[in-house]
Amino acid sequence: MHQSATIKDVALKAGCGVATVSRVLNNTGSASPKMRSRVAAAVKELDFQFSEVGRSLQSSTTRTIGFVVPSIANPVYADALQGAQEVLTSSGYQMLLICTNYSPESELSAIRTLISKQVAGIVLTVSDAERSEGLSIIRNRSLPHCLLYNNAPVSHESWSVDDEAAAARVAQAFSENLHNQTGFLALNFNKSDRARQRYEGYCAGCKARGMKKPQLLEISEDFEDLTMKLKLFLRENPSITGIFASNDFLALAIVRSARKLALNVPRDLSIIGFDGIDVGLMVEPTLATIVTEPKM
Amino acid sequence: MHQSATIKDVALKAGCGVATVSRVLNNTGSASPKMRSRVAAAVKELDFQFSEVGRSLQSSTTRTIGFVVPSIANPVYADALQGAQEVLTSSGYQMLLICTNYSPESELSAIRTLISKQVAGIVLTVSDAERSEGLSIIRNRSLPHCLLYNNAPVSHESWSVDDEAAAARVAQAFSENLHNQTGFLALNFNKSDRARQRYEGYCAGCKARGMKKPQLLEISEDFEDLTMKLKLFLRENPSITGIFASNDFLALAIVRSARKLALNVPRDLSIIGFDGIDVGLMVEPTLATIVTEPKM
DNA sequence: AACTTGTTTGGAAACGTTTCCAATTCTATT
DNA sequence: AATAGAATTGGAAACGTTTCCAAACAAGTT
Repeated sequence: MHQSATIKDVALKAGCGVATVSRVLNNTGSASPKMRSRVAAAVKELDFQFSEVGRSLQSSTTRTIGFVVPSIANPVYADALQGAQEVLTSSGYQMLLICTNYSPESELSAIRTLISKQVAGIVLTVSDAERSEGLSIIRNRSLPHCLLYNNAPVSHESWSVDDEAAAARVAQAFSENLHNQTGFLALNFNKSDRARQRYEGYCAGCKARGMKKPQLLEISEDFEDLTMKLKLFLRENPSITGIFASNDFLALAIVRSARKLALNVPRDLSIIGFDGIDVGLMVEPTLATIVTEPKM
Repeated sequence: MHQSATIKDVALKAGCGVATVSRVLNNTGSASPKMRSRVAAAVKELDFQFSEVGRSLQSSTTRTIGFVVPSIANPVYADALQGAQEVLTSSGYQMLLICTNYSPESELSAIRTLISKQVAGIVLTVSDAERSEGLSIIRNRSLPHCLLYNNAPVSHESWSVDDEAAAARVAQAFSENLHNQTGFLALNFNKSDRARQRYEGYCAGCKARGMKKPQLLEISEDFEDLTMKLKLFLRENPSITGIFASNDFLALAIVRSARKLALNVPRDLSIIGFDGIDVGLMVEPTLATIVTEPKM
C-alpha cells in the first residue's frame, strides 16, 4: 500500500525545513513568495495531506464529536443525527458514531472508547440519565457534552423533550375524545428513562382529568407476537379504548396489529404515538402523534 | 478541564519505566508479578486509559472505519449502518460517519477528510461509481474499501444490489398484472447511478415484455408539490396504470399523493417500491416492493 | 565463587505535527 | 560600506504511544 507523504517529504522536495512547510500550509507566520510556490508545487506533486493523527497528538484535540445513541434504525435518532451531520460538517467537524442498543454496559464502553479517541465533545442518549456511570465519567473529566432526549439536571446542557408535559397533553387529547380507560405501550420500559417519564406524565395527566389509571403494556424486542400480546391485553382490559405508544415506531406497529385483529383505527381503538417521525405522515390514516422539533 | 493521565504518569506513580507500563497493559513481553500489581494500582488510581491518538501515530493505523452515505434519514442507509455498527463494535472498530446529501463535491471532501484521519478502511455509496473522483483517490492509495449500493467493476469489493435484474422483475410483476403503460419515479435522477440503473433495467424489462416505454417522473427534494406533479403527470399520460418508484421512501410518498387525488391504491394506480424497508410493512395495505437483503 | 543462562527492566528512537527561538538573510538608513 | 532593524528560515522539543536493544538482575550449574 502506497504510503502517504508526510510533511518531511514535502520539505525535502521543496528544499526547506518542515517548519516552513507547516507555516506556509497553515498560513501562520511569514514566508517568502518563492518558498510558498515551492511548497505548493511539492504538495501538488506528492498529493500531500496533513495527517490529522499527528496534528491531534500535537494539539491534543481532534475535530471529532462522539455520538452515542441507542439505535440508528429508529428514525428519531436517525433524524437527529442527520441534523447534527449538517451542522458538524459545515463547521469542519466529524461524527464518530456508536450505537448501544439500549444496553447500559455498551453505553459505558462506548463512552470510554470515545474518551480514548480524544473526541472534542460527546452527544449522547443514555438509558438512565440519573444513574449513568458513563455520564458521570464524562462529568468528572468535564468533557463538553450534551444529552439528547434525556433530561439533564439544571446547569447541564441537554437537548430533550419535556416528556411529562407532552404526555399530559396526550391525556388531554384522550380525555377530550371521551376516552376513560387507556393503555400505555412501551418497549424496554425499564431500560429507558424516556419511556418511564412519559408514563409518569401520562398517569398524572389521566389522574388530573379523572380518567382511570392507564394499563401498562410492555413488550419485548420481538415484534412478531405483538398481535397476540395486544389481543390478550384487550381481553384482560376490555374497557380500553385508546393506547398511547411511547414512540412512533411502536405506534405504527400497534396500528398494524390492531388491524390484524380486525379493529378499526381509530374507531374501535385510538392510538397516539410520540416523536412525529416523517413516515407517520405516510400511513393512512395519518398517525396521531406528539411532534417534537429537534432542530435549531 | 481535568487533563487525562498519560502513560508517563502511570510509570511515575508505579515507579517504573514507561516501557514496562506498556508491556504490562498490553500483555506483551514479560513483567514480574509485583510490577504488574503496581502498574495495575497506578492505573486504577489515575483512571488511566490509553490515548488512541498516541497509539495511532505510533502504529500508523486507527481502529476506525469511515462511512460515506448520501443520507441517514433514508432507512435504507440507516439500516445498513445499523448492521455495520453491530459487526464493527463487536470487532473493536468505530464508525466515522459522513453524509453527502447526494453531492459529488461533498463526497470528495468527505473522502479527503477520512484519509487525513487515517481511517483503516472506507465503506461508501457514491453518486456515480464510474466517474467518482474520490473513489479513484481511494484506489490510487489502495485503501481498503467497499462500495455500498454501487456496483463495482469486477475485482473490486462492493456490496450492492443487482439493480437491472431487480428492475426487470418489477416489469415482470406489472406485466403479469396486465399493466401496459407505466411510470418511473425518481428523485435526483441524474445524481444517482442507482436510479439510472434501475430505470434502464426497467425499460429493458418493459421492452422485453412488449410493454410501452415507461415515462420518467422526476421530482425535486421538495415533497410538497409531489401531489401536484403526480396530477399533471397522470393527466399528460392518462393510460398509465402503474408506477415504479426508485426507492421505498418515494413509493410511500407517492402512495400518499395518490390517495390525496382520491385514487385507490392499488386498484386505480399500482405502485411498487424498491428496498424493502421495514416501515413499508406498517402501512395499509402493505407496500409492494423489491426486498433487498443487506445482511450477512 | 565464578560462570552461564534466562528473565525483567528502562532508555531512546520513531511516528507526524506545531511552535518556540535562535540564526540567517534581506532592506533601508546612515 | 557599515549597521540597525525587520523579515524569513530551520533546528529542536513536545505531544503519547510502542518497540528495539542493551543493561541489570535472578537462578542454576560447575
